[in-house]
Amino acid sequence: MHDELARFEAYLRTRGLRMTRPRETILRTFLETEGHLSADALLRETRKVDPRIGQATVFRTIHLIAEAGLAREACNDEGARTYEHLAGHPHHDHLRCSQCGRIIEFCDPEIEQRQAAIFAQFGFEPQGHMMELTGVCPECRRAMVARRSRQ
Amino acid sequence: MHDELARFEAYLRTRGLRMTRPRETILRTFLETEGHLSADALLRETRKVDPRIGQATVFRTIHLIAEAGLAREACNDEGARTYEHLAGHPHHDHLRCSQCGRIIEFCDPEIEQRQAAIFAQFGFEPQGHMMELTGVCPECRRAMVARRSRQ
DNA sequence: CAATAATTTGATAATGATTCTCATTATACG
DNA sequence: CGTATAATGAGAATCATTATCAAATTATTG
Repeated sequence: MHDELARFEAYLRTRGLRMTRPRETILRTFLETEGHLSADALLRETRKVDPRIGQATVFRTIHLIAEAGLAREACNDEGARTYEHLAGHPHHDHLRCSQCGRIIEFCDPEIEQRQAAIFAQFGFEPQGHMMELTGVCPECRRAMVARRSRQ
Repeated sequence: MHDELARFEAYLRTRGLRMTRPRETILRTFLETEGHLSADALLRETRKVDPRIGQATVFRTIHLIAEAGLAREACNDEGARTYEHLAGHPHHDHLRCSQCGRIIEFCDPEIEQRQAAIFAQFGFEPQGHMMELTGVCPECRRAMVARRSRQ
């Protein structure tokens, strides 16, 4: 936690920016969440701590947090951006159910290894990656079968 | 091409919908594009063929095309959805340069195999997947080094 | 082919997420 | 302190996307 705050402050400094109270509040709040969070959800959470914080500031700050490498950006079904902090889990991929939307996180060393090989093959300097497998989870498969047989 | 048109029409029929002239124009135009296309870009292309086609129709239609399994949906940096048709290339993954934005497509059989294993491990019925590696391409790396040494 | 029912269309308005503007406030630093 | 600079919050503006609705198109049926 302190580690992340320090890293964020360091990043801000490299860009001539300042660590302020709202930024700290937003980052602390963000770090306490789990999973994938829209900017709007983060705004609501942050306002529980300090209701004066503005929407624009949350958007600006979560963007900075992502730039600093403390969060990963993604996109939910509704086309809104979501953020997930990387504290604690250095890396993982996603397995998403297209029916109920739940997300299982996993990490596969073999895949990681192949990815590194691909970066090398094309002469890229690696920065990150995201992988999302989409399918139907066991519960929803059962539900679908049940519904079909009822008809 | 005809194959895709037929598949789309078949899909529409299963949903009680109709293959119309605008839908056909949009799908044909879409199939002629390459790479990742926003709905807005598709609108512009389509209007070169038939300027009367409305924006709403393009949004509605590209959505249907994706549902029919003929296109894959993604998200660009600006948060807009993009579409890529699957005719010809049944599947591939992306290697994107964070500096210049260009995208290299690749396919790694070993990764595909591991993905199948992961679906099985969690009891998911596979539907699809997307993987995007982000890094800096060789050209941009050179450009960055050059810039740094000039300073 | 005419009549009817259903779906689709395009224009426009509405929405929702994100970004911009700007006057005010907070922060850093000599 | 005092000055310069950056950050803030409120609200306006923008952008992609969706909803609304009357008019047009398409399918179906007699």
